[in-house]
Amino acid sequence: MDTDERVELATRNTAEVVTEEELRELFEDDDPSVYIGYAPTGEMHIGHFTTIRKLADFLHAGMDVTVLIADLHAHLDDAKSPFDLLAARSAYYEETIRAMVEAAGADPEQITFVRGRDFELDSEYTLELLRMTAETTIARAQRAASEVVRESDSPNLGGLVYPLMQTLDVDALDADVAYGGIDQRGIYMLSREILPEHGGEAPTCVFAPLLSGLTGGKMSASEESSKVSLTDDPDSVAEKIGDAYCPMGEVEGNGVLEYVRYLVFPILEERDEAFVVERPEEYGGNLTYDSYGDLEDDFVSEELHPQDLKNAAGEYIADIVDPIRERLESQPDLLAEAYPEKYD
RNA sequence: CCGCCCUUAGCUCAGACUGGUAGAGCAGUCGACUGUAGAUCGACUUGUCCCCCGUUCAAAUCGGGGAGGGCGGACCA
Repeated sequence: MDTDERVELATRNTAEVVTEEELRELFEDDDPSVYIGYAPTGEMHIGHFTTIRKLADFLHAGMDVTVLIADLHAHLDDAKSPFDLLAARSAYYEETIRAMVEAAGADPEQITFVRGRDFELDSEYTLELLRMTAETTIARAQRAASEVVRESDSPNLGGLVYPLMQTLDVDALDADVAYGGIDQRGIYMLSREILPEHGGEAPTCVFAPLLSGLTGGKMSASEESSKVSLTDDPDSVAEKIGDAYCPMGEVEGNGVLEYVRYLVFPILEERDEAFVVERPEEYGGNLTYDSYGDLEDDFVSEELHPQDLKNAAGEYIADIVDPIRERLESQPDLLAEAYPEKYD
């Protein structure tokens, strides 16, 4: 695979790359390393899935992929995860991520999994962190983390240390590329700015788009109807997609279309399958799409009606999510121990 | 260590001074209209009023105690 192809693979379906020139150089030099961190807080959902799906692209592009289970971050961010549950939630996240990687058609064994506390408590790391706290203003740290850390009238210190630790993680994990949702942009721009002053190198950044909520607006992790959960059975998936905000011909803020674009098509492509819309004869009969672009064109021209799109999308999404749900159901302790208040 | 403020529906809060077993907005649910959803109409639902004790015929409301959260002061050899 030549550099152009590798760069194309690594950058497709992203919200932003900082910078593509840097990425190209990395590919020309060697096999770059990339990492993404997940703080094990609430239950994982389809939004996580799209970022994880992309790990398959990185692997195919020959990159070294590391997934950080950022356990300490999960507590630092307004104690989103109680300290006592960090281990259980980390175990649940790792297993679920492995299942998603597999569902995306890649091999989880090719990915290195790391826990935050495995290295974030090392004395060198801690020492550098303390230096950073002395050299970073509260306002700067707050601004960097504002899209990630929970907002509050009386913020805790943890939320300020959070972006600094994430910056040090890049270096500790020896990552050339920092990958994450576009909400992480503020933090990694801080990293690019200060990491060189603290013994590291400015990371190249790849950002995934954040999916719109199914009810319109931003996806809310706490609002069930705004997202598909990994524990949703096919009926629930169909119902949520059916109830989704999906104006005819409109692409902007259309969660259904985004799911199809960022999750369904890449996976179908991996399986070498086409996207088939079953449509009643009275509306023109079935439609087949080999690429998302063709589907979007038909949707914009209103050749493809939202109801027909929803029917098809619901089935494909349910089909993709199903093996993950089954895997979680086969290990009930995972969820029960991670979220005891919900699954007693 | 001291003082002050806050805690009421899923969320933001009103009600407390002048006791009579609770309200608004948003959210949610259900219909109508659309070949989806949304928007728009129409209808509807929602509560250990933080906990305990006391006063009272009657306590979200008054008194005492406690818990959690916030703010400030004091101490600074």
